[in-house]
Amino acid sequence: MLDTNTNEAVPDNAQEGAGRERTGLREELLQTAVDLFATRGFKGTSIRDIAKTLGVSVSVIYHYFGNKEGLWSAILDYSVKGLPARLEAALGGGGHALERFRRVLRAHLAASALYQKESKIFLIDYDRMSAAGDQTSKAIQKRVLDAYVGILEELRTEGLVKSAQTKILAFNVLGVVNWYLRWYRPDGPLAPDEVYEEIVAFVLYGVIGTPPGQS
Amino acid sequence: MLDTNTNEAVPDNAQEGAGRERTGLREELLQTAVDLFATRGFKGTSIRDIAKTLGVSVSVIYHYFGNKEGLWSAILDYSVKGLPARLEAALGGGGHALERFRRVLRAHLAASALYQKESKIFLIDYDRMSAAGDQTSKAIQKRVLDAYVGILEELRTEGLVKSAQTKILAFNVLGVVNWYLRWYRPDGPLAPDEVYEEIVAFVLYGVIGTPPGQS
DNA sequence: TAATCTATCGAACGATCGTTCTGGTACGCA
DNA sequence: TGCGTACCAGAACGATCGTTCGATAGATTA
Repeated sequence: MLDTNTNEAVPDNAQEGAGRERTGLREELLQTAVDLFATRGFKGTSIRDIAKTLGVSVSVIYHYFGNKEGLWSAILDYSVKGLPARLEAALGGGGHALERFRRVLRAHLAASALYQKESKIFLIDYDRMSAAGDQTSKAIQKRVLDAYVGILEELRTEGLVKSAQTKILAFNVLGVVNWYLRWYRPDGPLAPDEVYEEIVAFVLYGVIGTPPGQS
Repeated sequence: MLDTNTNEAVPDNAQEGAGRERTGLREELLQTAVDLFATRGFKGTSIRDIAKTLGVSVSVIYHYFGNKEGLWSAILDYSVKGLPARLEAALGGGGHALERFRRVLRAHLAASALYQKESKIFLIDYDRMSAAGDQTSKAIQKRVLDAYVGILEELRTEGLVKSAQTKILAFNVLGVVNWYLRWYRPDGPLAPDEVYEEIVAFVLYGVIGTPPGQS
């Protein structure tokens, strides 16, 4: 009676044997988890929700990721974890400071668009995770901030940036970019590049400004 | 043994009888809930957490607010719900468009500072609530956005704003302001007004910009 | 004084949470 | 052919969740 039960329980992938590895189940789990986390939040999404959406057992998640934190960690690994390196890469290379600043900004926007949901979860839940993930997440946030502060300091020594509060400026830039991944819809009326240019222009003028004294 | 138990169980407000209303328990509950929601999130905070922090029973929360959603709704009532009206009030009144824009911005920043934690919870969890609260929250978000789009359109007809994408500009402004309440610490080195002016300058220059053609 | 109301407690209920355990099937390799 | 390992289902466990339910003590009212 056990084997008949096993055969009947297979929902729709009956063409494969029960013990056969499903094509990319791990990736399916990651994608499903990202979708649910992004809409309901990390705490608001249960392991069972994810498993049920894919029609698999909850054990699969523990098999692949150990526990719920491990699942979130795996999501971080392929997405947000690479962001600081991208920005620092864009920060290096040639060109004068303003050009490099523009390059960092564009790289940041591109990464945010590529991993939109993952970044959204990261920004919303990063300070509400338990100790382990929090450590990593805080470090990522800091490297990103430092990248912006660094280039803004450069721009300041060149006289392009007037304000001495480069950290506040960096926060403002982060606000614009991080808000972008909350309102941007890929199926919107504007092409991604048009949106990019609009945001880049806003940030550039905001950062550089013109000397005060004009009311 | 019941009455002795009652007397012993009172932690520090023993001068009042057990059935006497505690001084502002409702406000204490709201404040505690805000603190916990802001650090652990709505889903991450249990009714018991709030009650335990104040050393009271869970029933008092249900007595005052009905249920967990009601508690959140009460928080919204005294804080974020008034934001659209504040902005619209600042939008009215005299002065030319640029001055009114500056006034809206400052009102927005002041409100964000006044209800920092409440706004933070609102912005993080507003699209993860159940139906009732979601309706209200979405309406608030929309009115705030519309206020900014409206004044930006005005600025555009006056030629001060060059870009036709006023909605994206409004999103950018919202990003800066909403991010501000995530990084701002009242005990920081700068006075609130200094921070305000820094942010206002950034947004103003970002919105107005200078005509393109300069690399 | 008697009855009602308000504020609060502590226990309890059913649901759901993350996680573990047991077991069974199929593939790779000897 | 036999065996170890990877993969997966389903039941179960203890903890915790939001919520409900009497009971009680003081305040208010008639």
